[in-house]
Amino acid sequence: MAEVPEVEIAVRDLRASVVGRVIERAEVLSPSVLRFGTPEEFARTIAGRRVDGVRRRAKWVLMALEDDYTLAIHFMLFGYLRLVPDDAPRAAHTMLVLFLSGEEELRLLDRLGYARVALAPTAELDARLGLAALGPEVLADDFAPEMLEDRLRRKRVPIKPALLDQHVVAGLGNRDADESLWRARIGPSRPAGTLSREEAERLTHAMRDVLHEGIARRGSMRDLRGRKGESLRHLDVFEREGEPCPRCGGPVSRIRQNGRNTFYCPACQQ
DNA sequence: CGCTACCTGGGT
DNA sequence: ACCCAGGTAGCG
Repeated sequence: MAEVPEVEIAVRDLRASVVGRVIERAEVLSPSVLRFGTPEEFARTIAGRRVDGVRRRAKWVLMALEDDYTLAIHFMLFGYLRLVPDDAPRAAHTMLVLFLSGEEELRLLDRLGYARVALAPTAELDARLGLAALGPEVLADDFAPEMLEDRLRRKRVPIKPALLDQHVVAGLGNRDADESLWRARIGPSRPAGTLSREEAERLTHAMRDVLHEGIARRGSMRDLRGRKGESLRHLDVFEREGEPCPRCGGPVSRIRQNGRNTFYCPACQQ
């Protein structure tokens, strides 16, 4: 499943293997993959455009195309991309196929069908996806504890759901939020605005470390070429209910927050 | 702000 | 035969 490390891996791999190539044509197999517009319009607009660059904003993959168009891709829970020879057999849950120069296809797959793409002139796309309203990137070079404190100030919602809101800070998913709070020794139910300066510093470092380590391990999913990442083997609390906390040995707990699982150590996270 | 819908397949 | 899923938009 896709959190920021997995999205970042996809971005880096695309940058290495797709930039400079031309999207010759597209086939929309599942019209619901389009955030807006029709399959015909999508196919017509994208055909013949060269890929100029690839970047990430929150959990969006943003592919800059020729003439100031951008293709945005969101994996949601289960979506992923594969770059394959154009004669490779097609999986049933393939939602979108981009035919690239060089007899390869970039395919977007998702067994749940939640993944989404959007194609528009870059300025228009930013507005339609509300990219400007997203919070600062946790992985940005200049992200700092004061920025985190500023974004959480006066919020009374529990810190965990606050961290998941990409409009507060952009970069954490459910797994990485749990792992970050565990490392920073902060309880997931703490009202967001009550973190001390020192806690904001610990949390900032924890978030950045968790994301960097996830990327270094190439995420938890298979990548563009189908190679497996190894992140799942290095989790301290996520999906480890009842197992000993690696720091204090007490059992890891699970609670529900806004309908989502939270894993944490009640003994050493305050 | 919290809840639900979105939807399929893998786990129990 | 049930759940349940690492995300988000949209609703009340």
